[in-house]
Amino acid sequence: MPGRSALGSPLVILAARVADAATTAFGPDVRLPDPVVLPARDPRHGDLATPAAMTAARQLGRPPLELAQALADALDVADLCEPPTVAPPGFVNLRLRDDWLAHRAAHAALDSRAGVERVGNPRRVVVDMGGPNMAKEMHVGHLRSTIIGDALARVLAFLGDDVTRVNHVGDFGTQFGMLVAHLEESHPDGRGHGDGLDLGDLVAFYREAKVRFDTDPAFVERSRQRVVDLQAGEPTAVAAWSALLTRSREENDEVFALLGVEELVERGESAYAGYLAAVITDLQAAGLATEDDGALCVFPDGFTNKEGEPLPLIIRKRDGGYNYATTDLAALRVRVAEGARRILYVVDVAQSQHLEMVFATARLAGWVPSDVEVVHIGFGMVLGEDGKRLRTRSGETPRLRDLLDEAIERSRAFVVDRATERDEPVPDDLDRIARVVGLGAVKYADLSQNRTSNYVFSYDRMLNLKGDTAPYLQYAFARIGSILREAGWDDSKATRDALVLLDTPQERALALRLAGFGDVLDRVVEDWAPSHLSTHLYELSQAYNGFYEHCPVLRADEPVRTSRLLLCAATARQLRIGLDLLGIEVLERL
RNA sequence: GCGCUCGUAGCUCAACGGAUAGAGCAUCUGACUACGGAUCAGAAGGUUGGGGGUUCGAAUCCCUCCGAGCGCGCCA
Repeated sequence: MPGRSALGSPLVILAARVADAATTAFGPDVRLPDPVVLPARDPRHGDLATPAAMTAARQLGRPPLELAQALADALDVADLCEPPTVAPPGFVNLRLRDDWLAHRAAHAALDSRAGVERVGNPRRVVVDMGGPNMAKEMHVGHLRSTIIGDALARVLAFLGDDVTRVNHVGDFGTQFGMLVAHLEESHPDGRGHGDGLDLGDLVAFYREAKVRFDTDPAFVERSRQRVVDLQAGEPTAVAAWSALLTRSREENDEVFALLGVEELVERGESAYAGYLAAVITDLQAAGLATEDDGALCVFPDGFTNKEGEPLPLIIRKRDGGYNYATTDLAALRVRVAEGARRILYVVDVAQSQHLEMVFATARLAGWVPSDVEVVHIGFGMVLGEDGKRLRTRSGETPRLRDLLDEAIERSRAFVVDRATERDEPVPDDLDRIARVVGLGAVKYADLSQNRTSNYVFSYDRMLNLKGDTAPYLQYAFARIGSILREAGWDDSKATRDALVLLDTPQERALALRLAGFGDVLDRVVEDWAPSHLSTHLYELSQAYNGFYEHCPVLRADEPVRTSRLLLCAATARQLRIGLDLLGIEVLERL
């Protein structure tokens, strides 16, 4: 399927041209591969290639090479490609014309969106970035949902969609009864007026409550009662609960701010409390809910348990309480009703079966029309360097805040050491550099990895500052900035007839990378994989560094000098935009 | 037991059924009187866990075996 956004991008243009030519050369009934045009892996084969003739050969029972020649003959691409060539066993290879690439590069340098256009019809998108449990601190498990969700939200928004990031916090479950009861009994003065309540360490407070819950049956009973009260809206329970949330929110907001997540709407479980009863009664009315062992269940097709029996999605517990399935169903229903056309659940892959069952049930109930896309964006665990679940030395799940702080500290130490080694002063904005490099490294290490696999968290690797890391990209950006400053470059002064010359292989390779940006963004959305973008930015930086080594800019004579400055400006812009889409900042100087 | 994800260079990972399986780290060779060496140029490193199958073409799809992680009724 051709991309929808990158109107000026080679893959989109050429896919349409190849499809046209295939109709001429093969007839209208031949099914083509998807995608029909691919970037060539080996430069000797050109820039792009289509295997369409080989696919057609099987369907038509004719020799692939002959069909490839017919396809090449029918291809109308003279405006952007050299004449197509045919290669065994049946590829048609394409090489973009230098003047076309040069034109694209100049456009990329001068256009504020780096040459990428918006989609025609913005869709309303909800990105559910999971959500911390409001009774506990954010831990390493929240890192991936937050930054993957944020990156996808940024890309969709850049392509023109109307995106809402939702923080689906855990704020209404059973344990809040426990916390409310414990709060009331340990801080009787705070009861009913939550503001200004000092709970100290929230984690310690949670632990105290948990200990009582595990050892004191009377406390368990009071806790249960307080959940019921809370969910029924009893004022003193709500007040105590609200005080707890306020305290927790302060801490979480600091982490979200540190991670640069903006426009995050907190809409947790409690927000759907008013819809839970209707979820139950409507599923009952539709004949989808069955009572089993005292609990109310839905049995969507295709899910079985250990014994091979149908697996239930429990929507009302034996004690009459609702659970997360009920809440998730209500949330999905509300989101669709509010106009969401695409709903992304960025939740760890362990929840896969639960979410699939929720989605299936909502479809059965008719709450999700077929044109609304509901997708689970699962991700793997964060592992330590021993290959096991990441733990602190004392064996606990690391706090996200501590993890980020350590990355910042390590990059600060690097900057200081480097300055000392070179006998240079420590930069004035050391704090800012440390933060941008440290957080960028953490995010990039995560986002550049396959989303669905577990990944190994290693400060040493992500902060290595060489190779495929955020610092490498940030360094490339800073070096470009240095040249542009020296040249007194100003984007607004460059004129529309600015000319880019591609006289060396390095300049051409750079222009080719620049032209691929829109295609890459399409792939990010197609696969929900930010790693495609990180790969592109890395390859762009490599291409730039190759250019930097071989092509003097400031010492070149006109018109080469201006041409190379344009390539620098285009690269800088695309790096800045691309990294921003990954939620990573750049600095003019490092 | 069933389900999901996965197994690729010493390590960490890419590869949208396409051409000689690519990067980075680490290792080894080179390049600073240069626009920032946090760089670049190059070398070496592989039976893609094993075995079958489908295909013009398989790391990728199917079957099977081995191994790992995560799930699998009232926590969220």
